[in-house]
Amino acid sequence: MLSSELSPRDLARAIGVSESSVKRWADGGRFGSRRTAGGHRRIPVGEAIRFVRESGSELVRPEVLGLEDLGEAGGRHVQDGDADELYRILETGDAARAGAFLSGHFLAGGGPAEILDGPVRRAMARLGEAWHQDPARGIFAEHRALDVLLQAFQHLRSLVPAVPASAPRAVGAAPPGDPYLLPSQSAALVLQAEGFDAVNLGPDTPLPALREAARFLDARLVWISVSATGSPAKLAAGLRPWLSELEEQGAVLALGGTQAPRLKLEPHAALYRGQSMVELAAFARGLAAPAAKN
Amino acid sequence: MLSSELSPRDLARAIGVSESSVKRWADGGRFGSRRTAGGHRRIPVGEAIRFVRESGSELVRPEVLGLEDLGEAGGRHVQDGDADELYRILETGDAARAGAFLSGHFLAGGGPAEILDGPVRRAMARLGEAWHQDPARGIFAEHRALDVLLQAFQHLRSLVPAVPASAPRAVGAAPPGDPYLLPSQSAALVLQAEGFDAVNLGPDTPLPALREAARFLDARLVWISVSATGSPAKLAAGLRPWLSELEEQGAVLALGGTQAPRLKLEPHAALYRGQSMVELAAFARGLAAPAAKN
DNA sequence: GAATACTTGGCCGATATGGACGTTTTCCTT
DNA sequence: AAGGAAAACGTCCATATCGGCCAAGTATTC
Repeated sequence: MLSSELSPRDLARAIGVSESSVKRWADGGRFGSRRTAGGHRRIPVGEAIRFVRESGSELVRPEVLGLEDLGEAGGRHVQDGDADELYRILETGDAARAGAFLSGHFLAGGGPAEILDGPVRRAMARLGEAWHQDPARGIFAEHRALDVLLQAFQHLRSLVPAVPASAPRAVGAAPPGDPYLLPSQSAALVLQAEGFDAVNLGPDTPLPALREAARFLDARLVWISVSATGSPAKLAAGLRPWLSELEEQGAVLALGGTQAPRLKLEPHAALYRGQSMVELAAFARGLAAPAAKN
Repeated sequence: MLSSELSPRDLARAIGVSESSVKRWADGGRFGSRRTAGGHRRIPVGEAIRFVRESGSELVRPEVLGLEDLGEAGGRHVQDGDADELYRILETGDAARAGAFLSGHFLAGGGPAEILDGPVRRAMARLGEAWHQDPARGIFAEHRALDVLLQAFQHLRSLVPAVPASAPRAVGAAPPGDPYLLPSQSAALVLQAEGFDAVNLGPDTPLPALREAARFLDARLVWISVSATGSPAKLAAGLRPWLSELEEQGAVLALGGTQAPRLKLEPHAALYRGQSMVELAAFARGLAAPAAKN
């Protein structure tokens, strides 16, 4: 991977041009290149860097040239070590890199759910631990990381293909007393990637408001992400009578979040419980497959 | 295709002029451009946006710049009636149009501050009033509008030119107990537009964390947006001893938000109080103009 | 009002770019 | 060591862009 030579494709991707152009430029002597025994072009990194500087090429993916630790985003799927990398990016508060990291993984074929369950979740967990050593510093880092991630999310959201007007609708939020933005935002992102028109009502949303939204928007799927709740029993009591109504509407409630298990809810045809974004994505895919009730 | 540079034809189509003119302007230095190895012109999107704003060009086909259809709002400065239009957009939850609304006004040359103080503030105020008639419906509409606006903000943020690494730093947040995202986010946007490297720590941020951030990042400007506070006196007490430290560091505190007047703070050399984004923008501009203290 | 300077948009043959294709090489896994 | 997927080869071609030139339109000056 960390070779001192590049293939035409590597350089092409690094500077955002076509492979054809790189080959033509190499043959025309715009930068030095050698051939393997089989005739494949190999471009020394030094030559590539010189060329980039002289031509002022825009660096779409600098990491290929090893110029910047901008993220092995072009690599395969999500791997261990990615969480460390994202952690470092978030620690420095570099919004551009964070966006590149997420977008890179997404464009490499990883679904948003895998990225969220993996690097994002682990990096945020690690940031949360920093509290204990130095509270002020830890909270600072965590808040900044949150803002940066929020920006990166929106960027990612724009990459996910827009859904058609006929797309099934999904509505969700975090329950009353839950101030966390990211989980509900994540769910919206995942569901949009699965072809839903996802409407996120955000943190601290009263159940009646969510219920009204689900009815008004004729939602097929309602998600609730519980990261904090003052009263699990009260929340459960609020949800219980809603489930039958959802079932009549041909809708389902997807319940998740770290604190969701504390809700003692009986199994119900219109209730799904999951503990990861991958599960939510899978459930959404299943839901969209068969014909709707009406 | 997924590039941050435009060909002359791209820009020509976007602003509805001939290719010849774009080429001539590029060669005349009206906006920055570079050449490919083969001699083709490439125009950075940032340059294109700057040119559009400064020249007052009308964006005929914004989609070329990666923007949605700007709709009615395209290419105008802020006017009366815009708040009504934004209100309607937010009411329907159309994120794409909301982004287009903000971006359109920005590209027409309006600063973010004017847009935020005008249409955005009024539209959100009107949404807030809807509570009284039908609480569930009103809260639903407000929460959705917030999420939509958040997305639009991020889009706008990407249009504001990136600040150089040497840019003066600004750090800010909403104080403890204040869960509102938008005001602090707005301040970050405005300050970035004024050339600051703005770091937003978001809602509900403890003062020690903000203080640590200001020190660590060597901030020139610290903003605090107070939209809600359980205890104004406590907040004021927390800020008071900080002011002298800020003064020593050559930094200032900009205090704003609807609840800010409730803080009884004595005048201080390192304290600025404002009640609008336009004021914040003006103050920031003044701050950046003269040489720094050290 | 007329002459002049300047801008604009369109045209041209020549060159550059990016994608498609079937074939060959490389690289990774078994 | 063998097999197979992925990547790179060379070639071709449609389209885009180049630079230069000119005619028409617009603003400025006298």
